Amino acid sequence: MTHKSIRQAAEELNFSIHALRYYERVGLISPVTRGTNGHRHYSNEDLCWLSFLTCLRNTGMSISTMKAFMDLARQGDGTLTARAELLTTHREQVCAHVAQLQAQLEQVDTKIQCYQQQAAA
Amino acid sequence: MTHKSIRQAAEELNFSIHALRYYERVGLISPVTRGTNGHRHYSNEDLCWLSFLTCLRNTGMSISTMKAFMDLARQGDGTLTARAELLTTHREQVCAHVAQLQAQLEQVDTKIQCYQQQAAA
DNA sequence: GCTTGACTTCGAGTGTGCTCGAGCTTTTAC
DNA sequence: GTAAAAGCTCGAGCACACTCGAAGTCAAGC
Repeated sequence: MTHKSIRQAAEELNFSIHALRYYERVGLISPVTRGTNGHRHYSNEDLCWLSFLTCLRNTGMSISTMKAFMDLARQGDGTLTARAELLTTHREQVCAHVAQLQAQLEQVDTKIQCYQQQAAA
Repeated sequence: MTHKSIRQAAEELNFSIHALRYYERVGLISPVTRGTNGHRHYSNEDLCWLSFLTCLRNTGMSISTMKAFMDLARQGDGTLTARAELLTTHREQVCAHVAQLQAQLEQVDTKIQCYQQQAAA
């Protein structure tokens, strides 16, 4: 099988079918090819791209930034540096976020210990 | 000064004034004391609590879970263990989230390098 | 030829977490 | 005594990222 139905793609990516169509509608993925009946056919390339988008999404990138990234990608190889920069900026934001999470995790830990000690007393 | 106006509290906590009133409205903080004119007075205790809530919110706890936590706290010392458990559960979720972020960061890094190499070629 | 099932489009609806504005009161400063 | 500043309540509105449902098409199986 060289391509997949929307259902298969959704299962593989852990997306809803609605979300897949939504991503296409808002331009996060270029229109996928269609069968003669108008049904979408997802190629491996489509799945790869969506999988990377998922990664960006999970790390907190907004739809509009992903859209900007997609628009760069669509413009071809001239935007490779720009794309690297966009991802680097994102990378730094994610790093900062992780650092913040770890700092706050310590506060939570402190509170947990506090409660445990009080409960034991 | 033994208490603070809503404006001062908002500045100190990096909250909006609206958000402070919202938190009280939905029961994330017990009704703060009021001056004779009906204005809110935030005590240090209030600020401490809000500051910890901020920590929970920043680590991704939902308002409704924070509400549950608040409800336990309001019931007194009998709920110390329950509170510790709630926080422990949250802690694990945050840890899992951090791990996921770090894994996905690697994918982003790979992509960045990919782009940089292609741009250099 | 009719049902079933997977797909299509389109526009409206949802949940979360605030955010805002209208209309009012009170205190302070001139 | 009046104007400005700060606060109040209440309900509506907003941004985000989907999510859903109605109404229709198309191909396959009986």
